[in-house]
Amino acid sequence: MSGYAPSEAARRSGFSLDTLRYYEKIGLLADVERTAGGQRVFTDDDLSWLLLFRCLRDTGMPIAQMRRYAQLARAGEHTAAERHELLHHHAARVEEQMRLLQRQYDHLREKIRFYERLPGAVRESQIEQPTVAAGQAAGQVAAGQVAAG
Amino acid sequence: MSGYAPSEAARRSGFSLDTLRYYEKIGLLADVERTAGGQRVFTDDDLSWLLLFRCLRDTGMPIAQMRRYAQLARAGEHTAAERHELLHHHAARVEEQMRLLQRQYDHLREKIRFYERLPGAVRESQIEQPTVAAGQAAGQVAAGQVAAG
DNA sequence: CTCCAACCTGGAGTGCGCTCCAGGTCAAGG
DNA sequence: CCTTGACCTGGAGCGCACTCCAGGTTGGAG
Repeated sequence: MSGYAPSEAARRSGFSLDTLRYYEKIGLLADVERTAGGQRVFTDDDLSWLLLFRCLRDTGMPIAQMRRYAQLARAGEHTAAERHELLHHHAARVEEQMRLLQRQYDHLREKIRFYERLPGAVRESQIEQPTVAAGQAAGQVAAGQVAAG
Repeated sequence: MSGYAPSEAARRSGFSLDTLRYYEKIGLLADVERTAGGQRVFTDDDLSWLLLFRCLRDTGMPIAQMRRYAQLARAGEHTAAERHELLHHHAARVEEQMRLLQRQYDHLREKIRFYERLPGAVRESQIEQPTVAAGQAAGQVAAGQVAAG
């Protein structure tokens, strides 16, 4: 099952057509095959690269680094150690990112609870988010809530 | 304990001085107090706003939305419902973001395992990351690993 | 009083990652 | 053959969130 039209590759990877062309132009994706008429044909290989790029982008890797990775991979087997290292470091950054995101998410949820404890807040919140213990709309504003309401 | 110098506010919030000025300029932070000579003095209130902005930025909220939130808050108590809604929707987006990040992190870890199973990969990986079951450097390349090495 | 680091302003510039455009070409259905 | 929608190229433009700059002012230590 090889040979995807540009639109199909875009659909499967989640990148736009322009982005696919851009990635090729800057040397992320090398040597994409063409039809006699010059239109791109993406292989399964290209697709697996795109899925990797999708992963790396979604986890915040800058394009310059993805490019380095791709160039190492093309340079041959002997760069495996460096590629491993690159991914390994990236994973560490992602872990840090996840921790930060979790922390700030908790902060956010606390802020939201402040609104849910506000008198008069018993409306759609009850409908849209019935998870958090419903039924206490006490008129007590959380202490320590200075401003930034 | 009120009245922080700009540099102190920057340190505590994690924003640069330029960013603090920028946030004031675009109307995120309103009416920051000044000394007679015109230098900014940040209050505890300002600080708690900044920490909220830090939270929202770290979780990917665009500045335009933070601005809307801040303007609602300044408009008075009667906007509490809308502010709640705004944060609530944002929280949902953050949850989605966390799920995606986790998924792609898993993908990344699988990729890394591919390198760790490569023969000859028994080096620093053993030292830097002793967590994942050490001791299997079998010479078997994972099946299905087409390219994007 | 002097010094100098920290601060001020308005406005221009930057880096990233696309995204859009004009003006053509290709290829499959009818 | 003709049409039409998907595709091609090079290059300009964009949106975001800052970041930097020049040229001047402030204010606390010595």
